Amino acid sequence: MELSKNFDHSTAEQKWYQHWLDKNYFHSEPDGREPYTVVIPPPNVTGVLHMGHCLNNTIQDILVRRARMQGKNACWVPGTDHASIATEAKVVQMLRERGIAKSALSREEFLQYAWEWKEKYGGIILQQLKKMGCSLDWQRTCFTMDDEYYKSVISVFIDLYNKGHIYRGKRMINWDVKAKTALSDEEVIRKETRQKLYHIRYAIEGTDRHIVIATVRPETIMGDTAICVHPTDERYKDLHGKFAVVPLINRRIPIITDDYVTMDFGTGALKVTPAHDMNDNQLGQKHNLEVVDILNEDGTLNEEAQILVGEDRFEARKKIVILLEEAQLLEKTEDYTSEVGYSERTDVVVEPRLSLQWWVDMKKISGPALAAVMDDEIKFYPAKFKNLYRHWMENIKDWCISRQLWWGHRIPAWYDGEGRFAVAATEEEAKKIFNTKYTTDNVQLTQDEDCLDTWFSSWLWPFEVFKGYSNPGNKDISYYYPGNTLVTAPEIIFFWVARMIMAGFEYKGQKPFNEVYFTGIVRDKQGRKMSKSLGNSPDLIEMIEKDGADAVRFGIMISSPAGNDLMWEQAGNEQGRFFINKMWNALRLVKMWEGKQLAVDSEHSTAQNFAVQWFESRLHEVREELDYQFKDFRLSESLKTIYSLIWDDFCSWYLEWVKPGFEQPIEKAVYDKTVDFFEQLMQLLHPFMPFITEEIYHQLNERTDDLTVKQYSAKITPDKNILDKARILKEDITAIRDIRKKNEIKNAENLRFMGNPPAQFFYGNNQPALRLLEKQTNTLYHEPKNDENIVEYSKNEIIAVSADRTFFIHVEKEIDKTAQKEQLQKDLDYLKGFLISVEKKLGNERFVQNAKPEVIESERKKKSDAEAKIKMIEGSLATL
RNA sequence: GGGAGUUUAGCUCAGCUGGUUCAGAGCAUCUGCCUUACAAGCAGAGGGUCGGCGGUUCGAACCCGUCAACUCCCACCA
Repeated sequence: MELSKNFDHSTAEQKWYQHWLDKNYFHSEPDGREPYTVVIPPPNVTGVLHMGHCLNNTIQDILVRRARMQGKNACWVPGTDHASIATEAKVVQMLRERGIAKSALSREEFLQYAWEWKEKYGGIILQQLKKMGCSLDWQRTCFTMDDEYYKSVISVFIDLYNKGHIYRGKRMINWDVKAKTALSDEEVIRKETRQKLYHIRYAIEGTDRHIVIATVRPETIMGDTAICVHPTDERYKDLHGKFAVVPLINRRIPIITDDYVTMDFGTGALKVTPAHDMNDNQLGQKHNLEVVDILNEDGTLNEEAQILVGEDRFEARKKIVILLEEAQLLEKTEDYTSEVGYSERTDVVVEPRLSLQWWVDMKKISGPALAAVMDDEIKFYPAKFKNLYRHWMENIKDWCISRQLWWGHRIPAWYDGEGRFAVAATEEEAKKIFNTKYTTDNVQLTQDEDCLDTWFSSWLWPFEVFKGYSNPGNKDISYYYPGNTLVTAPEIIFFWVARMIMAGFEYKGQKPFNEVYFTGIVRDKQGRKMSKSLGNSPDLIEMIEKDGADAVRFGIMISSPAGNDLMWEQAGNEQGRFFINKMWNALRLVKMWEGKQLAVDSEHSTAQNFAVQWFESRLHEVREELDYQFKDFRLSESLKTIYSLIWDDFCSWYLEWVKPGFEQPIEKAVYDKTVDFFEQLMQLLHPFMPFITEEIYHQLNERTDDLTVKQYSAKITPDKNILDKARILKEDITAIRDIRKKNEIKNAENLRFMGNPPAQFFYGNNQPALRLLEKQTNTLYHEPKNDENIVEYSKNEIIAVSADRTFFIHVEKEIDKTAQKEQLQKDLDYLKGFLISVEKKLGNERFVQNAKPEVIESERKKKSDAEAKIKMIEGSLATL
């Protein structure tokens, strides 16, 4: 069958992915083999594939496919996260577009829409992962709001509550005024923001004096309940214990002292607003201040503010500045830049707010999780993240887990009308608790309206995808847990990784995975993080359709240094495409030989056999190298290594060496070996580029099996001797090519080559390597030429100095010797300089005393090699 | 304010326990070649005081100190 000129990626991708699915290769069941378990970081159910996913999942697929080919029972579990805030926002927006307000719906109605939305649009990303070739076990697809998963989340909540690790408390939280929900600290992004610092006058009661405070939030002055100065601040000493008056609303507030205040910031006087600032709140508690909350949950001013009621906080800020100016109470305004918290999801400025929420007491469950990472029971790659992890774990704060949303796991708390509550999975159980605890009878209970933070479900992911909590005795969990490798972005080390480790120890009594590989962040050429909001992330699906999944995978992996961010460029795809084309053409070449082989078994004496032996050794040398690289997740290097093995060693050298002359047949043994090598190369590359490799594997031969599940052959020990010989031979070839180039000798012209006796292996008559040399240099072997013959050196001969010998090349035309002399002189100078430095070193007693024996030995060898070569060059120069 | 990381060729990065045939690779650039698998190719070439300074050492891209630039994380200075 005629091979097409180019590899058609779209046909191949569809064909092979479907074939793999049909054969059920990606599905895993527990068996006698060693498991290799990876759980996908569940993308948001609303998500679409972006560059981060591409990197992350390509890496996972590489690890999983390689493990599978190593004979392990590989299981890569797919799934999605319900992503409560993000999804609810999308659904609300969708409803708004249809003219429906969330507030007009009951909880049940809203959830119905949400589920409809999820069924329709959710999980697009999983389909996209298929396009990338990801070998996920689709039968195990999991969702954080699946029935059983949901129940597990609820009972984990109840369990933690019963253990006293969850409590309900009124505390300052981060409030998202757009989503109208609490946020955890981790969901607040701090950004440098340019603001104004307003200096405002507060009158001192009973005097005509005033005190000036500085604030960036003048709209909150109506919530002030004190002014605070440093106790030792001389400027305000006489004001201690006096009262000030809040401008515009004339509320009387005390002037208190606390060393929390920094004297040299602003005016050294601080307005205290316990309801709207974290620190002020602490100060308020300490000094027993009144709390005046002037904001509604949507960020507008409420009745407590007395003025500007109903105005948005930022509108109010503008207006109040005008009012203060009119009242001549605004002393001055300065430009000021400081960090302001923004909601990760809605990007609005977060409002510190006092509110009743549910919390996890993290200190109670963090201990084993901290130790496991510090002791390398769970290994982090790169290890630098250990520090970050430790710092966070040692200073861990309680986790606010309630969100004022409907889409998610509803908090299993039940309230009577009198502020009492019970935590239970159902209303019946809650009633029972009420009965025994409060000896009530038939109370009317209502369930908490809020739901749980998304991460409160995803922290169970590593075991709950195997029903490890809901059905702890099942055979999956004991076989697959703990997982092997978690591959994720460093951004979610606290959100997710740390919490999974805690949940693993709390609920399975052991770590959730053996190692965590943190990928880099994908950045654009300017170093900016790729994100939807910046619009600098290319459309992956479009790219896959254009360049092919293999090229895209190649592109992202080739530029992805282990543990560092990567600057992504389209050029990587191109390089991948070129690579595919290269392999495709190698295939075409090999296919040309098929069925035309010469069935002669003269392999032991042929040049081809040298090439075969060499490549075999080279292949196994690389396989050893790859093992090391994979151990440290140096996947980018691995890909480069394989790339070079295929392109340089296989295509540029091996195939050229075994290639028969025009229209000539190839020996059968060599042909078979060539096909075998090609197959092994495809196997090494397969985890990185699954489609092209599978296609070539099937093109090479009729198959009953598939590359995807083909196991690596046993390793052999590389033959150092033959690797050395090949290296020297290649250097010689390069030297001859160089001569051709420098002397402007046409490629078509044959050179007559005369060897030197010491190089018996290569240059005895009819030796295999000689033919290989001829093949790539058009050099005709003439005869050995020993030292005595040098005097006969003629005007048609060129001297070349290679690795360890001198060549003589005879050409048709006369050669100008000047350039050659210069070159030789240059080499000689370099070598002499080199020799001096080596001699100096060896002459240094302290070096000989201190250096390791093998280092000294290698220095001695360098010395003798250099001396020999100098002699060679000097000899050559003398004859010129 | 605290901590971490980065700094090697025009660009993106290798360089494992310090040993000058280690100053590397891939892109990019330049020069030859349409050679019968591949011009998406082949064969070559140029290009770097390894961020600066100081130290340890027989020997430093690699270890130590210091300075500089960039990046990230954490932290309540209004």
